[in-house]
Amino acid sequence: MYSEDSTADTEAAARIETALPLSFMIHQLSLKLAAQARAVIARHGDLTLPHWRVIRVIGMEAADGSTAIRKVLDFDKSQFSKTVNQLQARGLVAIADHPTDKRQFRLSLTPAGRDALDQLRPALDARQAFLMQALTPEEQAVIRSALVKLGQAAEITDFPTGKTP
Amino acid sequence: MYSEDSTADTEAAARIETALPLSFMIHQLSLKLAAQARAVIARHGDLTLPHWRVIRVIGMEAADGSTAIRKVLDFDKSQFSKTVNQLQARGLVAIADHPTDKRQFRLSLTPAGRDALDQLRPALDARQAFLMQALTPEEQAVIRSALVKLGQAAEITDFPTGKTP
DNA sequence: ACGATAAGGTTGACATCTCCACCTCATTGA
DNA sequence: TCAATGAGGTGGAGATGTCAACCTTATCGT
Repeated sequence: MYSEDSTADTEAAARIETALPLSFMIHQLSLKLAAQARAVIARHGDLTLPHWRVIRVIGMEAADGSTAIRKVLDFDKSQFSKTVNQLQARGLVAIADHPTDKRQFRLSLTPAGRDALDQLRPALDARQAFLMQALTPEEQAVIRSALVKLGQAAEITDFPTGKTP
Repeated sequence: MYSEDSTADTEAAARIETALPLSFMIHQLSLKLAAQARAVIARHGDLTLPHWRVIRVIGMEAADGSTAIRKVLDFDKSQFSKTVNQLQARGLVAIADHPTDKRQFRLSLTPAGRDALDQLRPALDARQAFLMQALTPEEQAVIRSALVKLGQAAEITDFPTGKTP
């Protein structure tokens, strides 16, 4: 049996990777993490990735307004609407009227939804710990603030450049 | 005029965000960076984001085998196939036989492809510089290695956990 | 040599994400 | 009070990403 990859191409890829822009690296990391999360979820339950994300945040019980939850996840409002309605149809999430804003809802987990969360959370928390463990203490200390700063910088579309029309 | 967001929900979102798993943060950052890149590309050309990524790497001229380029980008081979064929149809990329492997191709930019690259690269390089500038020197020093390590950790699907069946 | 195994590419089905138009409700300011 | 503006949610179209089946070609072990 030969190696997992054809070595020459993989080496060439590794060489180039060190010169790639940060945005490429983050995109690729995001794809890998999504694939890993799907693999874990598939082993311990049958949720899709966006379903899991929504349930995870509702389960934190730090907010219940639909808008607050949607903004935490940075979901597109269209996709969020569809995902939440699918979760309601599957009986995992309950939708109630919002006390002060008639446009939005209050979201909460049904008992079945909490079961799904409890079933998946240990594995995904272990994964989270595993990811952090892969970093040095110094990297662990700065990674979150770095990602937050990049997120803020990513929201600016007219940054300093000599060519913006 | 009132503020950009309804403040209460946004504040709640910000409060929760600090407790989100790393994988959520990276996913959201990736979405924001993609949106920013699309905005910049739309101002300076008419490529799609995957088209741009492929052209950017071919233009580095560090490799020309289709497999090497595909692995650098970590594209799914299906998506890569479709994207490259679209680029060829638009006359931006040339496809030639690979010298030693009849399964793959050699990829290169046509003059039109190089024009597209030259037209977009200044703006996107400026963006890259802007992103790095948002980080402290310490963060700049460790961010790449941290992302690489996370990428490696993300490729492992059976990490230590007490519940894997 | 030669069969077994696996990589590379293509295709089609499907999931996820983005964008736009539309409607309702909330907030602002005159 | 009320018109203007903007936020929240829905639905649909299209882009992007994922996955599985298939064929061809390359590599491995015998």
